Amino acid sequence: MQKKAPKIDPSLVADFPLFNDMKKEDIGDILEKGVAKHYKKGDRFFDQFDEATHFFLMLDGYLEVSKTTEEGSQVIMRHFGVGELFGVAPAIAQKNYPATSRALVDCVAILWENKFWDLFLVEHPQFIKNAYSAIGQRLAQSQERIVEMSTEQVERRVAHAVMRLTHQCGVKTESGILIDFPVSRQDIAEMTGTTLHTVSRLFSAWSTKGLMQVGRQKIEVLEAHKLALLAQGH
Amino acid sequence: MQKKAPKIDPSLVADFPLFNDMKKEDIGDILEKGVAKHYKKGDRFFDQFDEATHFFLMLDGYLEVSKTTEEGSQVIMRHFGVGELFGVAPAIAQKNYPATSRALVDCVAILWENKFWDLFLVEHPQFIKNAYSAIGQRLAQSQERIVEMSTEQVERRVAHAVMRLTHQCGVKTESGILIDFPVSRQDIAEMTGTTLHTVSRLFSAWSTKGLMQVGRQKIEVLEAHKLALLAQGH
DNA sequence: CCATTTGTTTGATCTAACGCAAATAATCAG
DNA sequence: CTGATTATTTGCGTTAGATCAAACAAATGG
Repeated sequence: MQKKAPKIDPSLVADFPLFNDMKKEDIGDILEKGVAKHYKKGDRFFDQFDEATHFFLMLDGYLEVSKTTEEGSQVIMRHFGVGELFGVAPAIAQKNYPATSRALVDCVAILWENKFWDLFLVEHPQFIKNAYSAIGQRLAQSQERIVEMSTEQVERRVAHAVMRLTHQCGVKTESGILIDFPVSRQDIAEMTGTTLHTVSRLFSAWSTKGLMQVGRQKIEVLEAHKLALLAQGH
Repeated sequence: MQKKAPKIDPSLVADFPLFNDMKKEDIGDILEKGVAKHYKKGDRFFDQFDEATHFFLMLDGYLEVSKTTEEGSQVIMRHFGVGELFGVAPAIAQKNYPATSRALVDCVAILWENKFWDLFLVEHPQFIKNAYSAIGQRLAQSQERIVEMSTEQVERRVAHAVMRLTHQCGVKTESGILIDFPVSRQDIAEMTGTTLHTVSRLFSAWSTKGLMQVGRQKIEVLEAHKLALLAQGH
């Protein structure tokens, strides 16, 4: 399921925002303390309620973080891609992971044991600062999403979700922007608090308008500008 | 609008979770760097989009933090009471406040200039740790609320919101738990993504069931246990 | 005290979106 | 290649909750 990867070269990660304003040697020191692992598509990095023992940095691939309610509904909280820190429970004094994280494609990630957070706090404060900056952005995004859920109706929310996916996980093609991993209608529903049926209907409509091109677990946005207008409520 | 308050005695705040595991002298040093101010009911501590220049600690009173959308809808993000740190944009590298904070009753708060965050990081790391722990809980709560908005229908969400209010800002009376500041039906609607009409209908129903006693901007929960059951979906 | 403003209640529609159902299409496993 | 599984589409009836409307009640301010 997981095997060690060769040592990571600092220059491969130096341009991640997480390592902003840091010297190569500091980056190297941090990388040395972690362990790189491969994860196959579908593997879980950690499960909701697991004791939080590590924090992670994605080197290659995409993952989704989701929460499951007592009644069994799943809500996809967000996606992470290359260069992003995740599973940062130790950074905010949470004993357990609040959600499950799952590899959407084959991935490579570095994991550090919790104790290194406190060490880096002393030895590499810039790293910690960069990390908290990212965490702050996530808090802000969470709150934006609460506003969205409170005030916008389904079509706008779905448009927003697709836009976010294109920004975070999109690759340019000749015709538009393609989401780089399989996304089902159900997934989109779980990102927006609606049903797969409603998503399917919206996608059909947008598809006939030429706004996007959809397939089985495939989304390609053709006219991002028009989608943005929808997200803004036009 | 605001005037300086007398110097704060460390022993008054030592039992705030924010000062856990800290020596009196460290607490005193931190308090000295801040300025205590009075705020009248309705005063704003800061406005959405303002440049974030200070962070705050509530010494007495309650405040609400709310966001306004481009279309003019308001969403109440959360409430803060005595002992809670708020306006922590500097802690998470946010240049501007993402929301507006408003005093719900006459308040006393300490404010520190941004620069002291970095100073405390070095001189009082335990304070910073405690603060990030609180911020982490808020991130977790935000995400819980997203799940709630995605999966629960209005009655449960409103029940949750009222429960949260009783926990955060409730005072015991002979008959039950009273929310300690004026809350309108509209306020509850803005906390749950619904309309004041729906909240009014729910409150009427719950009131006749003897679950709560309501008045103009007044909520008193009589049977917290039954409300909790509603919040859990029964 | 009266006039005005602000908050609340409740009834009567209306509709966005859900839930159900059934058909179709793509993928997978043997 | 074939049957089973999983994802998607689309139609149709239902409903939770919004919207509209009007009356009422409490607070406020001159």
